[in-house]
Amino acid sequence: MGITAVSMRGPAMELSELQALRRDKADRLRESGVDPYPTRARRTHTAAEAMARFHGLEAELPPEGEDAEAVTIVGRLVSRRHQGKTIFAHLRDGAGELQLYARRDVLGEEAFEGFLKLFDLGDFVEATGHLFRTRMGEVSLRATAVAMLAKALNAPPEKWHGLTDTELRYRQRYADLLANAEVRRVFALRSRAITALRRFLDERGYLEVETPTLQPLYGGAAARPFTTHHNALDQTFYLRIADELYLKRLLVGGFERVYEIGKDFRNEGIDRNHSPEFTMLEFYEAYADYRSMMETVEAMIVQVATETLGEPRLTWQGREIDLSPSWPRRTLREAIHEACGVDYVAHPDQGSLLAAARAAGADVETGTVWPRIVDELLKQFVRPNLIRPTFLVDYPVALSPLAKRKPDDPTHVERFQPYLLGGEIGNAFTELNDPLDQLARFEEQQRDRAAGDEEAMPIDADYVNALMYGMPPTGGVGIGVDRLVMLLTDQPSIRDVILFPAMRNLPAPGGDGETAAIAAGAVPTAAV
RNA sequence: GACCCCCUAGCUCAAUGGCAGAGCAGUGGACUUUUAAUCCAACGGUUCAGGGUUCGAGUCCCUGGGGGGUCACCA
Repeated sequence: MGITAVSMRGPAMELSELQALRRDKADRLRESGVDPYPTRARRTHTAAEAMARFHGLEAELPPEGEDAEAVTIVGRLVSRRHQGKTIFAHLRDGAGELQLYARRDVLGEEAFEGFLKLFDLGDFVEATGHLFRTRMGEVSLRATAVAMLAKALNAPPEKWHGLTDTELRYRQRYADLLANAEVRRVFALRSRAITALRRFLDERGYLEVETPTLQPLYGGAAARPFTTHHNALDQTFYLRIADELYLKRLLVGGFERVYEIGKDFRNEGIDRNHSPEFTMLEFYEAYADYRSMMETVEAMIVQVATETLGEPRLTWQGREIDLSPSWPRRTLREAIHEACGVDYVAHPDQGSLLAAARAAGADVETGTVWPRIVDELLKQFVRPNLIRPTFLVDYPVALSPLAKRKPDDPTHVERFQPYLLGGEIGNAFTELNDPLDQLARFEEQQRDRAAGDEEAMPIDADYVNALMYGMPPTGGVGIGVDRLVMLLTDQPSIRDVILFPAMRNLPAPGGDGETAAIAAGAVPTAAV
């Protein structure tokens, strides 16, 4: 679509008809000595504060009286209704809206005409006046002065339907946010949820730390990484796929409770539940194990839901669930057996398990390795039915190279995953702290890797070395923050809880993709 | 990566293969308590791009682009 690179110093940029009209209005303001982009505003009250002030004052006022003292509010002009010698309009600031009532005889002819002719929907405006209540009952500001704070050249999206085009909403999130209050609510709630996660861990004595995003070796999960290159070091780096191995090094160092909230990156497909960069919370606690960590996770989810939604329950896509403890604990083996009749322990080899899985109706490809078949059984038969919060516990060792074996069953590890509404929101285990067992597990991964499993973990010798200094018995948890936020905000896609989801570059006419990315602020359908 | 669906005015949407339209926004006008204000008038188009079929294509076919969905992949 009609996009060209934008340059402030280059040839005049082409504005659309509507944009040019608004630019002309800005020029007319300048000609009359008014800066359409002044440096400062003089706000005395937010919309909400003004509203509260009037409510506190109203009892003292005569009927239809107005506040004797002037207030100044600021905000975006979001509606305007002109009626002869009066104008009604709304200013919206960060937290609320307030109606303006402008009268030609109060504002003065010049200011009134200016407000009508030179101000547009979307402009940032400052208004001074006295608060009163209209006949229709709305607290409003009888304006004695209005001033331009920032002229908008783009018209805001349609007032009734907002911005609904999915692509435009993601590419121009700023327009989505300014047009759709629900979207602002989602991201405000996301922020509060993350604050609640931090508070929960801080209250329990966890130390928030930061570990490398650029890593010389990736690990801690089974995933393909993004690869990059550091020029000065002339060395390959990977964007981290997990925080895990660095956080556990900190337990070796003597910290007993650490956590990190940050971005992980995985070079894989994009869908409703997967984004190439996503926010992960990982926390580790010395002298804890996966059982105590289950209790911690329950308490954490309840606290976050209560702080963000007001109660330990949520509704997602029409289904309501109660988050109150205690959530059922079911072994993976039982859950699979109950769901499809296959006991994977009775089928310890690939061929036998494959046959059993297919007999149960599973769709599994012929070459699938044993642990992956178990995973398929989980996905196809168990997961869709885990609506109420549930912990699946005790996974086969082959699925979990960083988790500690069960003392009474070395074929399984002490691991759990919390499931909610048919999706997994985390992963946790009693951490493997035996350096030689860890090395053996890495070597096993290496064999898988050699056999063509691109997602098998590489051997991290430095991590094994760290474990050789001794790591206390430890419980560790990873929570997919975006997925948790999806549930809390009732959003169907991970893109709806990520402000700027990854998108393919728009094609650049006569240029390359980079140019299009730089000019992507342009309205796709307008030549800018 | 495969399949399905979508792409029309700044935005939200119409248009049996037969003159590209409406609402909102914007422009001009009427209107001194409106709130999806109302009324009058004029304006606004590379129908994603390119090719093809046809007397005639927004519509049918092909190729490409972007997006969404399903699947595949996916601690």
